[in-house]
Amino acid sequence: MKLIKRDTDYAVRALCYFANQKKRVVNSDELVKRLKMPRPYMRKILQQLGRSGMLLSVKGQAGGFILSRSLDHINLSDLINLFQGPTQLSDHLLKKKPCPELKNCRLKKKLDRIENLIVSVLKSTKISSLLK
Amino acid sequence: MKLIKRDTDYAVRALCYFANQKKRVVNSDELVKRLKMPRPYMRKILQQLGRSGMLLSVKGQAGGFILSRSLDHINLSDLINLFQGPTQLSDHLLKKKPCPELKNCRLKKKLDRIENLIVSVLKSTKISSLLK
DNA sequence: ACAAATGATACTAATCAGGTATCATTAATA
DNA sequence: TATTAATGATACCTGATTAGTATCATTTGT
Ligand code: FES
Ligand code: FES
Repeated sequence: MKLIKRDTDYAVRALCYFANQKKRVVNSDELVKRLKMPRPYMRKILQQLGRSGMLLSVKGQAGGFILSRSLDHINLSDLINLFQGPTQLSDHLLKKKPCPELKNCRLKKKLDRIENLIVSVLKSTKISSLLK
Repeated sequence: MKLIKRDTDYAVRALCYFANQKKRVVNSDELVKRLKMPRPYMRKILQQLGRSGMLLSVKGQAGGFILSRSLDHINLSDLINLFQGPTQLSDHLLKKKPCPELKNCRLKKKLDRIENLIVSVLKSTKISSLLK
């Protein structure tokens, strides 16, 4: 089972590329060529990073994207949340319905604690620490 | 995104039920009634637990399953491995092919370290600690 | 012999991941 | 100001994975 999906993975690599280009505006074509990713998919990812505020987009000819903040301020959990939704260790369902005892289920509570531990590992991993 | 799929989740609950029944042989009908899970699905899960050696199956009339070892000796990572395959933070692919620089990619190395951390959290969580 | 259990395995349905395609909008530039 | 080269928004498609079913053979207590 994968914890990080393709889009999150690509996003990490893209952000690292931006960081290495300093404040230069980089367009999606360049990224796609350098990182060898499928163009429309990468575009979608960049748009999401833009909407989320991690990238700043420059429209029109000669446009592209720039990092809008230091990678010190973005962590793995942020990206996972953006692309994969909130990390849930277990939803603890029964036949698609929430289990009736959910409120006071000790098992669920325990699993939630473990989940918090894992999320805190992901939160403490700044993207800047992944740079070359 | 869920880290624990339905089958793993059900398996945990089933194992806990067995543990509370001590050394009694419990059949799948009883489990299904108590835990309110879909019968054929639960049967499949029990069979997998049987094959893996965590449960001991008793065939024939009046048959069923018993725990074959203490829940102290089964951890969350074991179950995740059994039902969901090995935990991989990221496969770090490019268009379905392994990225050529994979061998000496610092990003991949970093992600692997984080993965080990998470797996060690899961490994250190004994199923016995999830009992009521 | 029969009933009541598991074993093995093939099949199906629903959901999600990964990606495409299209058209509108924006802005530099010739 | 018309063209061109970029992004914005969004709908669609396809394959893989998850979740669950169905069937039949085998084992064993009564
Ligand atoms: S088993 Fe029902 S909420 Fe945990
Ligand atoms: S980016 Fe290619 S192996 Fe990491």
